[in-house]
Amino acid sequence: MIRLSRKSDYGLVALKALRGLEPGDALSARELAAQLGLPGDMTPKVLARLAQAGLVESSMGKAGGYRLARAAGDISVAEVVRVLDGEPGLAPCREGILECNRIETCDIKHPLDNLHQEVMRVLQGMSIAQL
Amino acid sequence: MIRLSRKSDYGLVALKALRGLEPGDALSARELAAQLGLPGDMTPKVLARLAQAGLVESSMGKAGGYRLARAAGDISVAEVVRVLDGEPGLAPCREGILECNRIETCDIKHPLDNLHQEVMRVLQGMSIAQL
DNA sequence: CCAACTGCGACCGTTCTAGTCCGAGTTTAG
DNA sequence: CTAAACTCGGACTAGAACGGTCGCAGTTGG
Ligand code: SF4
Ligand code: SF4
Repeated sequence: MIRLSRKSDYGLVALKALRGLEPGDALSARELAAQLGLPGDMTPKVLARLAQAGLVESSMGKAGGYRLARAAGDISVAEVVRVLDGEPGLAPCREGILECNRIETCDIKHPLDNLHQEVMRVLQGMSIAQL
Repeated sequence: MIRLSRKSDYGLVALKALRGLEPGDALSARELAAQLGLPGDMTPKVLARLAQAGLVESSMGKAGGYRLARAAGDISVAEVVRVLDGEPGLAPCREGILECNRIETCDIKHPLDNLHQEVMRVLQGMSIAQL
């Protein structure tokens, strides 16, 4: 349960690889995948999503690729996870999708939310720079 | 991803219900399920596993049931989660089961382990008593 | 003996995840 | 202008994890 998805994991690896890069330069997803040993067709997806969220910048075209949109120290693990896995909350009854007949009288949800905030604070405390 | 399984959730609810109980008294799983609105056949399983791990005591036989084995303040959320979900670690490559071709040269595993420890410390900080 | 429990494992349907594939749009090089 | 090397987005499939149910054996108290 308390485990990163593969996507988040790969995202972190990719971001780390991206962080030592001349400004203006870019790395293609394919290149990254080969260099990091990630599944070839997974990397573009992850990167695209990160680009969508504004964590990395992308340039299209022949010599295109990705580069960090911000300083490595400004991108927290929490943010990456939120983008790639979503942030549903610690309790199973997330976003009202997962139903629970206890949801009306539940006395456990609030404490769990508090815990969740603390956990996120921990994840927020670590940035790509110090991976 | 950063989400409790249903099992852990139910476990916490059950433990909370169990905590205000006369010493020597016991609550049957069925009774708990009815009282808490949990799926009927799920509760015995969760309780049994908690008993196995020594978090609750069980008494068999006709007037049997479960009661806390320790003070509510001595049972942490982390422990419950570990018993019911296992504690694989934050990184996907858990227990050597999930393979990853990067595992030899991975420079991200250690930082993730550190993060994981911090997260567990947070979960350790909350007990059943203060759910 | 009988009734009410725990304990344990097998079982199945559903959901989530990992990974692959393909078509469309974009930019640069020649 | 054309072709190559990219990104982008969605659709799709196989597999694993999860939630929940069932049934039976063992135990205890009346
Ligand atoms: S028991 Fe409470 S916390 Fe758990 S899923 Fe139901 S409402 Fe949410
Ligand atoms: S990339 Fe590193 S942390 Fe992630 S699964 Fe592979 S070895 Fe583990």
